This record gives sequence, structure tokens and C-alpha cells, in this order.
Amino acid sequence: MQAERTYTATEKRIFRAAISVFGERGKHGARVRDIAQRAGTNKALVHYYFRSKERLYSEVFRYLITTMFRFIAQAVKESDDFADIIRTFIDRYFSLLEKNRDILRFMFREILAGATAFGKELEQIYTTDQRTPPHIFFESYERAVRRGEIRDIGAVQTLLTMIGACVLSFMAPPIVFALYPMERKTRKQFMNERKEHIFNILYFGLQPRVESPA
Amino acid sequence: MQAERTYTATEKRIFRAAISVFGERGKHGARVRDIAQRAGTNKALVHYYFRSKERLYSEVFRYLITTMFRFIAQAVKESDDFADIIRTFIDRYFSLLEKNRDILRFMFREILAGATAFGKELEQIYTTDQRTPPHIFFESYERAVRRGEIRDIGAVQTLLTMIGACVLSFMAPPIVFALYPMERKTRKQFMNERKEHIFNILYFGLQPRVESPA
DNA sequence: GTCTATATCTCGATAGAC
DNA sequence: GTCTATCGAGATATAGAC
Repeated sequence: MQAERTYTATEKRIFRAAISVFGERGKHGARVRDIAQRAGTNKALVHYYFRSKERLYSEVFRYLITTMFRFIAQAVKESDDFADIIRTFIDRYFSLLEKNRDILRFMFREILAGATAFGKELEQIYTTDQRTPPHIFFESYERAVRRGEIRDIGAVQTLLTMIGACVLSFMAPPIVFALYPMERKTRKQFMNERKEHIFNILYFGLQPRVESPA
Repeated sequence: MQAERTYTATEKRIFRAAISVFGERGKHGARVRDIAQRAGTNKALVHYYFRSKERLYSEVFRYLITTMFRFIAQAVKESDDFADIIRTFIDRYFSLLEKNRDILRFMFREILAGATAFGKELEQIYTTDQRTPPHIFFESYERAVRRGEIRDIGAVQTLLTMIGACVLSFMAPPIVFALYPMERKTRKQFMNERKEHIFNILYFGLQPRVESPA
């Protein structure tokens, strides 16, 4: 959905339905019939508004990728307390993943498919915008290194590790619960422990050290 | 592919092709035509050997999940030096993911699809086998806690964080390279830095501490 | 704009020659 | 065992009434 256009109520319903059906079953697994049904209408209207399944998919993709970047931008905070930056990132990243499972699934499928469209879209964002969320994170990281709050083990690497630890939290539950049915706590509880653990291990892993590792 | 059966050269080629096509495009996105083509043959032979796309998929799935578990078993080492355990896990896990990209993609797709078959298969393995790789890891973890090498911030959580950090390494490169084309080092170099970083931040994040976090 | 009915097409699966 | 040609199911896409 672009800012310039206006959308009818039906069109919006179809668009929302498309996001969830594509997220659940992927581009190929998704059926136009199901999208129509979930939107409370019929196949013909889907084609009336979006011409083809392919175009609908593209529109959804572009909408989600920009939405995702807005979200991530919100997760990166500027602060002179790096513990606060990490905690905030984990907190906000979790909450937006939680509220937008479809986006996560959708993006993962794109990455699995080769992430070609993904890469192009990213390049465009990152060549037009000057201070993107990662840049802001990296600057904070370097300031924290300079004032001795953390040691320098690579800002990019640190961001990747943090994202990986967060993202897996939303992929892993079905597996974890299959493995340890006795530990099936409420989802909320599991997620809270997870957030605390990620902060704990990462922030203290970043602490300055005197002695070198073996 | 099961141990009991024997396979012709063509059958093997089809099977290998299926693994890669299913991994790239998923069960629904995969075309029997493409599998046949990649195997250097035609659709009819795929059906001749595997009867249907569905059965082929199931065989591939069962083969990959057992293979994966054998691999993971190899990655978990018993040792009385927890640094060694972590390092070995990261090293071996990386090398098997590297050699088996298709497995990773395939499994992720299963998880995205709901991981129902996945869960069942796992349950079966975990109720028959007594000492599975995770159990071995957990035992080592607890021993390390007892002798004061590491602090106790949850064995399951720690394993999840470690896996997440490793797995993202194989998902992220297309994105990272899209973001920072100037940093496009050789893949090998990036991966080596990544391994070192994961060990570094996680192992030292697990170090015992006197003072409490803020 | 919305719906039903229908056309068109893609793909998995099979038949049958070799 | 391997191939070409074809069938039939099911999905996307369109026509046309309202």
C-alpha cells in the first residue's frame, strides 16, 4: 500500500488477507480463493483490484519491507548507556515481531528464495537514506567502546548475533515444545525469559576484560 | 533414502535434485519438471521412481531430518572444558551448515509451514533415545556450572541463543552484502569472523560475575 | 463495485512406444 | 528404464449480468 493511493474498504480487506495468507503458506502455497474468502469476498474482486496474484504479491512485499524498516528504526534508540540500547532493542524488536508474525514469516520465505528482491529494495533504502537504524546502532556502539563501557568485538557482528538470538525465539517454540512438553509454560513466560537471557548473555559478553581468552 | 534400499544412479540424481529444488522453492513452489531437469531427466521418471511429488517430498524430509540429527550429534562434544564445548559446537555446526545449505533451507520451510511433521519426528527420536545431543549439552552445562566455570543463566536458553547466532549467519549474508557492498570480503573470511565473534561474546557472557547487572 | 459462470492455463500424473 | 504425448484436476484469470 502506497501513501499516494487511496483504497476502498474492500481493497484493504483483500490486502490484509493477502498478507496473512502469503505469510502462512507462501507465494505458491497461497490460493487466491483463500485470500478472497478471508477478506469476505470472492476471487473475481481480488483480480479486479490487483489484476493478478503476482502483482498482489509484489504490492504486499513492498508494503511489508517498508513497514519492517520503519519498525526496526523504532527499535534502535540513541542513548549514552549501551545497556539501555541493547535492552530497548530486544524489547521493541520482540514486541514488533510478536505483533507481526506474518511479516517475519514473509521475509524469511523471501530470504530462503534467494532474497534477490530483498537485496535490491535494501540497497535502494540504504543509498537514499543517510542515517539508517544500523548506522545509528553502530555509532552508539563506537561511542560506548570509546568511553570503555564495552569492548570492541565488531559492531556488525554484534548486531547480527543479537538479531539472530531474537529471531530464533519466534521460530523455535514449536520445536522446543516438541522436545520438552513438560516445560510447556505459557508463551509469554517463555518469551520473557528469552528476552532476559539475551540481554544477560550479550551485554555481559560485551564487557571489557583484562585477561585474554584461551 | 533409507539404508535398506538400493538406489540406481538415476534415482539418486533425482533425489539430490529434489533436495535442492524443494529447499529453494518449497513443497508448493517446487515443480516436478524442474526437479527432473536438474537431475538431467524428465518428469515421467520422477513419477516412475517416487510415484508422486508428495511421496518424494516425504522421503526427502525423512532423509534430511535423520541426516541433520546425525550431524548435530557430531557437533555436541563431551568435555570438562566448557569453552571447548562451545567452540567445538560452533565449529562443527558451521561446517555442517556450510556443506548442507539445502538442509537448513528445507528445515526452515518446514518450521514456517507449522513444523507439525517436524515436531512428531522429534518427539519420536526424543522418546526412544535416552541421551540425545541436547541432553548431553545440558549435562555438560550443569557440570560446568557446578565447578564454577560458568554462571547459570539457563541451559536451554543458552543453546537456543547459540543456535540462533549460528543459523542467522547462513541467512544473513545476502542481506549483509546488500547493505555493505564495500565490506564484501570473501565468504570464508566473513564466516571465520562470525565464528570467532559468537564464541567470544557467548563464552564471556557466561562467565561468573560478582556484581549484579543494573 | 460485486457476484456467478466460464474460459484458460499450469502442473502433476499416466499411457504407451521403444 | 527411459522417453514423448496426453489427460485431468485444480488454479488463475476473465466475461458478463446485476
